[in-house]
Amino acid sequence: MLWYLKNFNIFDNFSESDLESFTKYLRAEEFDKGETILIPHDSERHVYFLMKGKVKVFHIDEDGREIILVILREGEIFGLLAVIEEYSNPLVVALEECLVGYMHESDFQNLMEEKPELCFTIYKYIGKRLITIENRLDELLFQDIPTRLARLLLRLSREYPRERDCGVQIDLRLTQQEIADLIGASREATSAALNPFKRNGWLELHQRYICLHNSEALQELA
DNA sequence: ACATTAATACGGT
DNA sequence: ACCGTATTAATGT
Repeated sequence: MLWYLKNFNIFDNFSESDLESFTKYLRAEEFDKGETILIPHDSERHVYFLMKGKVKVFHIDEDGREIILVILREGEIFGLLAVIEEYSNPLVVALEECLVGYMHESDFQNLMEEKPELCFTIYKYIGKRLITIENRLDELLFQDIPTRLARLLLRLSREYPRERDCGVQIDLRLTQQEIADLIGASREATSAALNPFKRNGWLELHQRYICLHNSEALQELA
């Protein structure tokens, strides 16, 4: 447990004993791909620590479409905004096998009171998340679908790179539906935008992992 | 919406 | 564990 916590940037300037006290309140649970980790209005409020794996955080609109806010990986935190009553929490679903640590919101609050640096760290962390979502907002509103797709792929290849001899592979096994949910497009439009990229040899799919062969061309489009 | 293809689950060995 | 096949999921148009 302690070993996992050391991977959290948030705890960079925390001592071993600080983390030790942290683990006292922390429980862990494993989730399979596709399992729901957090549903909105969960009566038991917790703060979640993603120790292993990747999750998608999303809302479902009135027509049942998913809108993915962000994909998180090991070392990231979620469920923090559950403290705000008015906020309708998003859903969190595992994209692959995950190990998730969690603690009661009240315990987390106590820890923040004991360690004011933690408050500041969390404040910065939430601010960063807000900025990334704000940045994506104007993109979604003003760009066409191929541009949005190109930008998404470039961003994901930067955030989740896996180097291969043929190019940079995005280390996420997303379906076209999930890609569509990330760029606010229909699945069909996403497929139609993706295929020209493939035909031009800008990217390739190996076992559903997207591998960028020509980032420059995508860059130009974006 | 439908036809095609890819991925997974299942059962037998 | 491996293979072939049935079933389901993802994709292309």
